[in-house]
Amino acid sequence: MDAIDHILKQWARERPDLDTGPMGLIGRLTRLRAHLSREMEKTFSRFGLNSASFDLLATLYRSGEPYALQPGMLAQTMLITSGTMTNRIDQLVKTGLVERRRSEEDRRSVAICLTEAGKALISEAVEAHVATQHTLVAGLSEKDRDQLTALLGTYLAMFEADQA
Amino acid sequence: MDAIDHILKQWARERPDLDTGPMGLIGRLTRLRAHLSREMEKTFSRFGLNSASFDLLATLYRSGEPYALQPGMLAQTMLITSGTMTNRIDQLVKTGLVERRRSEEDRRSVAICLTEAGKALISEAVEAHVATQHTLVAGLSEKDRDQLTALLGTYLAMFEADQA
DNA sequence: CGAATTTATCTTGACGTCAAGATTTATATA
DNA sequence: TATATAAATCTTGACGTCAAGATAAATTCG
Repeated sequence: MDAIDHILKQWARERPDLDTGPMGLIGRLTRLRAHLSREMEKTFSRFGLNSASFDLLATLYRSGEPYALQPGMLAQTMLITSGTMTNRIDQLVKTGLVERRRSEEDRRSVAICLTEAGKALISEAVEAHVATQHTLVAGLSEKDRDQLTALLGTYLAMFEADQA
Repeated sequence: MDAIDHILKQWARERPDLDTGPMGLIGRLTRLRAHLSREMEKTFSRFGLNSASFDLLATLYRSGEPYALQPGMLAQTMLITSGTMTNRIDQLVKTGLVERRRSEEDRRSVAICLTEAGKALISEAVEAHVATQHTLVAGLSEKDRDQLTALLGTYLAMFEADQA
């Protein structure tokens, strides 16, 4: 019995005409994400980061040498606006974890690069983050975990075709 | 092939020591929620609402007569802080969709009540929202939908025991 | 009864995000 | 070549959220 069960019961009483099947799915997904995010933020804050700054550093890190990507490309893969991206970069530049390098070929363009400090920090933070994620799924059986991952993949693919 | 597949491949190349199984699950869930929320916000904005104000009005509405609950109770069920709750209420009071009624028995306490206008609006908005949710899950087979809902329920229950 | 604690709500200040638009540079078209 | 269009990034102002603390009323208990 979770909070969504309670909500669906209320709807059934007040508005029995509504088919709340989809709400059961989407509601649980939304609420689960809130719980998971809250826990993961704790790990990030141990490294002086939040999910936004962690995500940016991690994206640069996993892109491999030379650990440099453009703001526009980053914003697109992170599903955020360009203004938000500028702000995120500003914060990380202030703390010395990334730096901006203007491009020579296209002078509109900028490369965001991990500094040595940034690389060292994110390398550690990622390990802690992966450990946290392990504990967060530990309550599920391996079978449930695999099934859930597969179903979420099927669903997500409907919103994100061809992002290979 | 979704965006998470791409991310996991990068991690496998850069940090093959990390077990990213849980990341596949949590990453897809997080990203899916972002897509779903973005779509649902469109419906809310048609009624001059956002997900926050919709959620508050809907919570009052589905609680049934007399469509009145206390801020603290609302904040708890919505997983938000009391300060955020105050702000949300302020907005809805300004637009005349809810009103504050001080309690007679406990003068620290306030009841947040749907106005007639608020009830009329949320009644309509809920119908549109349910319709949107239907289209958002329409791509999944009924079997997948049921399985996914059940698995999310199992998982969510680990964070929300005994909220009947 | 009276002091300490708890409860319910609101206030403040900082922060992250977005939409819309500004700026600068590159590219396409006539 | 000149003009228009497109692309990449940044700026601005508004908004929602949170953490921490303030305020006020109720409750506990010595």
